[in-house]
Amino acid sequence: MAAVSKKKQWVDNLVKDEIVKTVLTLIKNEQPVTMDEIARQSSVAKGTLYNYFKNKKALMQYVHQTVLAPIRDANKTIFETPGDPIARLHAFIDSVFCIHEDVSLYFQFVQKKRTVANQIDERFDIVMRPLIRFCSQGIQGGSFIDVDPTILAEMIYGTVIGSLISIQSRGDETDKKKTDMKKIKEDIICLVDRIILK
Amino acid sequence: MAAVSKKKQWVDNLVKDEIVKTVLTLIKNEQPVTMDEIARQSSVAKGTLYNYFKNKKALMQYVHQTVLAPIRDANKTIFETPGDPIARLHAFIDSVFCIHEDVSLYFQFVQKKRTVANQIDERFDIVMRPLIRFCSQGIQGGSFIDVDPTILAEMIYGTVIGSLISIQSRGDETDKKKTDMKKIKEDIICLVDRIILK
Amino acid sequence: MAAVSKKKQWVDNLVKDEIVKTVLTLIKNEQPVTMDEIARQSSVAKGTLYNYFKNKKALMQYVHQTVLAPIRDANKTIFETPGDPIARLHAFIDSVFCIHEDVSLYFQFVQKKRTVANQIDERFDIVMRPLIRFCSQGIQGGSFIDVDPTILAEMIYGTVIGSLISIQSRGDETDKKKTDMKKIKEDIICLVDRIILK
Amino acid sequence: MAAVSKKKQWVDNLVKDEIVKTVLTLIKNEQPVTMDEIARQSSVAKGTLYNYFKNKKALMQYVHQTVLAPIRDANKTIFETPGDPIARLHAFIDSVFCIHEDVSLYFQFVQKKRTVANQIDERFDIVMRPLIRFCSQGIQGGSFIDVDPTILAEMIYGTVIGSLISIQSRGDETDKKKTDMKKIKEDIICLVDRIILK
DNA sequence: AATGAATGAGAATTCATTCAT
DNA sequence: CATGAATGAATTCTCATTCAT
Repeated sequence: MAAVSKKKQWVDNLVKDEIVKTVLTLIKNEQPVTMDEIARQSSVAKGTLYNYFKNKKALMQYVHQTVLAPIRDANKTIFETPGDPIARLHAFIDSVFCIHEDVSLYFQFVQKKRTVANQIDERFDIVMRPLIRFCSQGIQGGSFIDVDPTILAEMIYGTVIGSLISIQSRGDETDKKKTDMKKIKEDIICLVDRIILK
Repeated sequence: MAAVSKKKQWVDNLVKDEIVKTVLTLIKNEQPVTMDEIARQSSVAKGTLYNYFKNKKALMQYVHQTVLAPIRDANKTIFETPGDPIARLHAFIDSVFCIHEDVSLYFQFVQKKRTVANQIDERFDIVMRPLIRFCSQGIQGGSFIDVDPTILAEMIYGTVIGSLISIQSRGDETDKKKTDMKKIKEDIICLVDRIILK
Repeated sequence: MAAVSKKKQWVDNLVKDEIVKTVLTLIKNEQPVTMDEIARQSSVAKGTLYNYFKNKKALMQYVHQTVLAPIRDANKTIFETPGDPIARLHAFIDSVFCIHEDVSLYFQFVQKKRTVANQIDERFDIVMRPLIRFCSQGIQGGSFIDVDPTILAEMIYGTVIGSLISIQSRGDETDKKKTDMKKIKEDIICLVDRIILK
Repeated sequence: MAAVSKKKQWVDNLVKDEIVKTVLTLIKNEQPVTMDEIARQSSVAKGTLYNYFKNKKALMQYVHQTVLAPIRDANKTIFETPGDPIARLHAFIDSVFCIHEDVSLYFQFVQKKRTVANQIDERFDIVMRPLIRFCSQGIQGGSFIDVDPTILAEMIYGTVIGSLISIQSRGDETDKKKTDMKKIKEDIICLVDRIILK
């Protein structure tokens, strides 16, 4: 019984993943995201989609959550475990660079059908809220410069994530990008350290 | 003839303004932005909309341009006229604070129906491109710290505009906001100066 | 202005009548009553139906009301105006025979998509409720035999309307029907008088 | 082999009965009667339904027949065995009162999903056809008044069954109902006798 | 020019039926 | 035999666009 359920679960996720992939592809290619097209490109029947998701809204929410999960998890770990503020800040920058393809994908996703209103809410929940709290702690602990923690957080966000997205979409040749990335990361860390440390 | 044309132009703009207002209201109220509804709330016939705009896309673009114009203009003046980099940077921050209601409106607008993809493109055209060029000049002129100008620009954008939007939506009482704003602006300027100046 | 509104109203009703006719035809021919088919046979576009009716349910309700109106009106007049009970009872039988084509059409309509539950409710509202009240008055006035008024009313309903529908669907040749009808009506009146009068 | 077949038959009927029960429950609760739901509430797999019934239509017909069988049988016995017409008429009334819960169930069933067209056909097959034939015999035998036998039958049907259903749904308190029923039955018999006997 | 009724392509959703396991 | 995931035809509804008045 448990084995059957396990297997079913496994296939279930396989199909759902395929659907997520299809939706992201459609979004990337600027094709309209219709149930017909999702079904066609996922090689399932339209009706099958409704065996996996109650309706289109539920499907799209699943896609959204799936894309966001890794980002949310990474930040949670970094910001909600104790330790040296500076080390954790650097860990945050590291993590952003590690998942920068996900971040890109995420933005390419959110860039389309979802509205900016939602994006701002999510940006807040996923990144800003923990980042602001983290800054507050750093300021109280005396490690960070004493300004409004929201401003500090926004500055970090802009410097790290903003830069990354900007550079992602500069569309350099892939070879060059890799070597650039190292330099860019160093620049960013240098800049952040310079601002934040007393 | 010229007079007639003038008058026509004048009425034309009056109607178009009414349409823009209607669209923004619809967006703000989270109502669906259909041609039917635009016509109804603008007290024009649906067919009339097509005398003013080729199709819905053209109408929406007009709305968009109308909202963005003041922001674009402000930035153009600041970044494309010569002068002391530091003074101009402060002017930019001033300008953002001056039009922060427009920025808010703009974001309330873009936050809804328009997609982030567009927002990023526009952010780039309207703010980032001139800001990056401005940073490059500052670096070359020796006034600014020598890092990737894109990163520098992102940092400024995040610190100034990101903070402003964040704080806007913190929803403090209006009275308190005004006095806060002064303090916040000072924090921001202090921070930006500290980072950017050699 | 009033004239325009009048004309619009007139065309409006013309179209709606056409739609009602189409629906009844579809029902009679045992064809599925889909919006596509209603539109096709009414020679309007599918979308046009939605200019006249909010959705399919509203359309079907309109059809229903249209068919029922004459029956409801006839009964109202007869049962809600004072006068000799026996004369009014005969008037009711007359009216049923007069509109028996409508009654037939109504039943041919209701026989299909609508459920019997609804039919019973409507039968009650339109015919039974006034008929029961009428019987109560007749009993109290001493004109009618003293039994449960509901039973009396059911008996009348069965004898008059039941018979009519039964005979309608016996499917005799039309010529013969007419002469029959006279005889049948006489039989019915005779029977009802015999039972009901003290 | 015969034993196996017997057992199979037995299980078969058990399952079918469960399905009938489920369908009636769905109908009573005004839930949509889909194969999915029938399967779920009967604790059988959807595919299994198709081992018992060729398709949905066959399934629904089986349900229908199952519900109708007792009513049909009762009438058959009464109307198709010889004997005194008046005694048999009273036996019919008795039988209707005995199975009035079944009649109710039947109507609660037919009242919902099934269409009136079907109801009328069945009413005809199960009750009216034998009743009309019975009336003809009564008239020819000189026991009953000489009018159109169809009218006579409709009158009896209306008086007996119509009244019963009407009263069923009057929704009195259960205690009172029982005593009422006796009085009502007497009223009905009195009325029917009065009409029908010469 | 202004009007708004008509249009119909396109989207979401339902559900009876099939079939591989 | 039992299972239930997959199927896709059929259906309802939306909305940008056209065009006769």
